Amino acid sequence: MNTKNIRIKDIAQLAGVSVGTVDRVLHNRGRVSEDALKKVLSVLDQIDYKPNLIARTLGANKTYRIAALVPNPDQDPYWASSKSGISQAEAEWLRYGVTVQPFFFNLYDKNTFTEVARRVTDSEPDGILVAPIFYHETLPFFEEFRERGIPYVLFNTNIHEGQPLSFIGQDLYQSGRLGAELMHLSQNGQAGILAVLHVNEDLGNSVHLAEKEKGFREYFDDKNPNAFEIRTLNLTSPNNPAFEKELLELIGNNKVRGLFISTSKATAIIAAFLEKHRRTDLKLIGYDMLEENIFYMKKGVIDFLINQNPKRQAFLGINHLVGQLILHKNPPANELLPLEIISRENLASYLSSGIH
Amino acid sequence: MNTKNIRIKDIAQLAGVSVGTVDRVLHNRGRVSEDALKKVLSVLDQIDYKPNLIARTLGANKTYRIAALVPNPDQDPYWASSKSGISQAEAEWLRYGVTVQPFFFNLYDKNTFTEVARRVTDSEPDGILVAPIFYHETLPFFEEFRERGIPYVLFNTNIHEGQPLSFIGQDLYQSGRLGAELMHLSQNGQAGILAVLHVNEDLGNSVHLAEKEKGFREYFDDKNPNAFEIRTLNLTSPNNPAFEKELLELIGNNKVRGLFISTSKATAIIAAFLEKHRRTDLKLIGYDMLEENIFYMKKGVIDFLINQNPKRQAFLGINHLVGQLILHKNPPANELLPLEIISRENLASYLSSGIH
DNA sequence: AGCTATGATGTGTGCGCACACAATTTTACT
DNA sequence: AGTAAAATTGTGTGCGCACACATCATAGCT
Repeated sequence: MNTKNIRIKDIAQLAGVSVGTVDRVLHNRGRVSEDALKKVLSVLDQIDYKPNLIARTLGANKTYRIAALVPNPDQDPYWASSKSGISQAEAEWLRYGVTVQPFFFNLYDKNTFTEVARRVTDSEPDGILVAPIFYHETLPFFEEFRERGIPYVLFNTNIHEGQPLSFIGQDLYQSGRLGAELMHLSQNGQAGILAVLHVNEDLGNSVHLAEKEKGFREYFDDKNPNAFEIRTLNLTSPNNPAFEKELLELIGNNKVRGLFISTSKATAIIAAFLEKHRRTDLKLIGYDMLEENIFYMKKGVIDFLINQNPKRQAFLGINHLVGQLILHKNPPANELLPLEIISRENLASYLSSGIH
Repeated sequence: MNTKNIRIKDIAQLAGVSVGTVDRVLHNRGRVSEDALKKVLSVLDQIDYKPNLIARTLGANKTYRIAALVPNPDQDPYWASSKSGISQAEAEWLRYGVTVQPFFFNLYDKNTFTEVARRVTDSEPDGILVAPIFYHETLPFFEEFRERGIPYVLFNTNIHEGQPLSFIGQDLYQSGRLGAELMHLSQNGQAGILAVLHVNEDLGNSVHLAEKEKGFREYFDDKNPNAFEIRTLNLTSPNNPAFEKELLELIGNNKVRGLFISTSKATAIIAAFLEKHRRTDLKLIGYDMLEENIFYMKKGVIDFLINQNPKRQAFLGINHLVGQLILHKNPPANELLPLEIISRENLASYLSSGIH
């Protein structure tokens, strides 16, 4: 029934030494005679010893501290969602002695990132989860993490030179293409102008949004090179008067048929704007099931949402770190989550199902 | 060290009894005075006791046998997918001493179900996962399971009178509505005839497909009562000459614009048929990411697939049983999975991501 | 030789739980 | 009241590992 697993005790017996000696060999903490070492190694060589992880964690009773280096959840509901995934993972692992300490940086201020990342390093955690939204600022820290031997996992934004234990996110280029497909489908075969909107983003330092736009554009290049004109609008913060002006100018053009919004928060902002100006005829495709976005989808302002699953991304990130720390299990180097399409008719089914 | 987890020992101390008594209460194996019971329960009521799974499985060294009563995977790739979810769950729990024994019945023969279900009961498993696709035949077995105190979980098809530990599936009415929404969207604003196709199904004994159809029809009733005519075709097996004849008659009508297929296997069959007759202009919406369906989607024959996630359904079913057996954790009575939309542009993202 | 550093090796304990069994109290009955 | 039986309650043990500590052997020194 149960394949009798080889225990340390068995190895000791086979080698003719005590469990203590085997233990010292296994963890190579020295203090073993050459003679004994040889005997134990030869046994280990012949059999495939797999330590019982259950027993190991029970006995160890060690606590692991994981640091989560993420944007301030109060600044953006997307990151609030992310945060809740972290909390959920922590709750799940708490009884195994895992704690997660969040370190928040300002989403709009690179300097706070550097400062907070410094604090993370100083806190000497056993593992780190990072949302590396500032490309240049993160690189030196990754190097430091590696030097210190602290495993780190990235999510949301990938940094290929980062060499993390694992990355969790989505294929952003394909995400843009998907947005384009949905937009195309919503156009009822008519041609016109489509706009890609970025709100309050420093496109220079955040490559990921450019990827989405590229996907969006290339879809139409592939399908229908001439029927649609794609415009990009790089909007400032909605507080800025230029924001409303530029937007009004855009939707004033009666050839404009649809808007593709590159982030979740911006989706809500644009939805509110369109409703205010009674332009729900324009097709609106954006990101994520934020409360506001759900509201506007139900109202018919938003046509499709692409779910980036921020909660799940963070959840999996913590899980992978815990798996590495406790079970010594290597997570996949790249975990790309499915690009989920949310429409009016399947919205409820997503809302009612949890994170699993 | 910071978060002191509550142990049985702690509960005993708080209640003023011994750990043995607490243990008896937790596993309600009686032999506890009313007085002691009350004390322990009141403590348990106040604190949230989460047993240490690690310690439990280490000590118990017990094995659990779960029986899976499911259709023969060789008869239908949908059920093969289901089976793979079962295997995956088993692999995950094997080291905790859980084994899953599959019992296959013939998808098209009620009698084999009864016979195999008999064998399941006789094998006296610790838990049972059932795909109850034959309504009338299953009911007496559920009663027997309950009498014997064996927990059982349903998936794919719900039987409300079944009183299972848990049901895992989807909202089929909403699934039909979603199919309708996608179909509507694909019609580019033009009117016409849309058909709902069932292939080789005994609709009398399988309520679930009628639910999908109802959803499909009601969507159009809500949206656009007059623009579309919805027809239903209840086809026999493709081997039957009537199959091709009826289908040819349908697509011969030049007002027919799209087909909605109620099952995954039928989706592949109809896709093959449409390709053969070069009618890929018709919009085709069906179910699930079977290999063939993926093939026809990439070719442009199938426009959308609604993912019922058979693998995940079975996976979760086993998980819930294990959770109940090992953790004594009650799963949700109804777990309705999201209705996932698969299109050409997000197909790859679903294929590359595993079951999680 | 007697003694101590020093290295090598073996033994013991706890982690939290489940379960067997021993100890104790209560009940039933003569 | 005395005793046996039954009901209740408490204690002990093992699961496999890691680590602390005790024991043992040997060499080096006075």
